[in-house]
Amino acid sequence: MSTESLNPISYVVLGIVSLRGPSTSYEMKKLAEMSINFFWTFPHAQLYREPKRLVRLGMLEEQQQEGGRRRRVFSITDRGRKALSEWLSAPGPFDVQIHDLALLKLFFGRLVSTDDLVALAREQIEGHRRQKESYEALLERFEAVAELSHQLAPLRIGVAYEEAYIQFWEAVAERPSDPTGRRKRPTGR
Amino acid sequence: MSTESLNPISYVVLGIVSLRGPSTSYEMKKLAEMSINFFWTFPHAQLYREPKRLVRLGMLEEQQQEGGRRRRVFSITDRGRKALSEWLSAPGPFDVQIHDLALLKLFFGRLVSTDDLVALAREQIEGHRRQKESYEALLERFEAVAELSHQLAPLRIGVAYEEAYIQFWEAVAERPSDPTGRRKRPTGR
DNA sequence: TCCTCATAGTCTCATTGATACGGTTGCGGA
DNA sequence: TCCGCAACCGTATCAATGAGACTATGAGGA
Repeated sequence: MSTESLNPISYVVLGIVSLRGPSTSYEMKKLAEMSINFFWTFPHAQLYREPKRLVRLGMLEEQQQEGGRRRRVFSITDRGRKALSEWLSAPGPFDVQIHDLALLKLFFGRLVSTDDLVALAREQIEGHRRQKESYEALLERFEAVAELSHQLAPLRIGVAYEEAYIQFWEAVAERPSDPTGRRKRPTGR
Repeated sequence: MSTESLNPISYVVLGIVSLRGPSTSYEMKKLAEMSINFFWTFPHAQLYREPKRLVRLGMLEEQQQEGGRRRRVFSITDRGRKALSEWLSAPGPFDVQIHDLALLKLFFGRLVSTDDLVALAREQIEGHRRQKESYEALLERFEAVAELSHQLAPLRIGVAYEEAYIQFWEAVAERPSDPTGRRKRPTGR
């Protein structure tokens, strides 16, 4: 009756509050934008809707600040902590979902001109490069802080797959008509 | 008035019909499951809802089969072809969205036991390995077919990032308490 | 004739996505 | 002291979506 209705956003909220301590939605949002959103996207309004729900479910407590903006500060309850840690320990179904419009376009590549494909590839190279750089910047900035070790870990894989993406799109840019890339040297295992 | 209301699913449908020729929703579904869904997920019901809309918009035409199940077969119109090719050629915003619950759990790794992290990592390794193998199987099966070159391309990057993921989770499994992996030998460029 | 399995398609409803909008606060300038 | 403006911060809205249970159809076997 309590556990069943928790979804990923619930755990995002519980997790953030658990890591940071009592937090406002806006604080959660700022944290999410520079970390969680890289591998788990959602509209920021969720961080205003969900905490209210969690209060109803007894997972969070809310205190309204006295002066100023009368912000709502949420803190986690024992019940919330329990739900979070159960979820964290439970085996989840394996499922990584990706939404990449550029790959969709490439998939339909037979229907477009070579030039368009090259342009697409260049855009993607640019984008992935920027993305990679932003991950690296964050890593550099925080790698000294030992407690952040787990928070930073996703950035590592981020860098790795941005690199894979860049290589991939470079190959497409080079041989747009046969992007499957039957390369001279095999990819190698 | 016509173009504005098209969304990614619209292009999935238009693209499939354009590639395959006249198709039923079920045929689209089968194709999507073994290709498009790897990098663009959506519930299969979309492939029944969306074609109807596209008919209303004049992008598809529908013929009902005479006998048997009276399936609806959709074919693309000139207008649909035009909309599709415009979209394919237009520069899109750069945005790749990922939803990976396992990374979310890892992000909150400070809150869980080392054992749990190792278990998580092992699950992920398993899953990504299977995923990688299924991509490779498809590649092998179809790589001889030249016209499929573009359709197969996304599988290439698929294999590459599954490999990156596997390596990543292996590192986590080895040093769960410091998954940022300040390795002996740097990842190397 | 009936059963069963794979195929094929529909339905529904709470939840979400996307984003525009509305207040608040603090700061610089006059 | 007051104004105006730009960042902050939070809310509201509503069609679209997600998820998956449910229904229907047909072919082949017993």
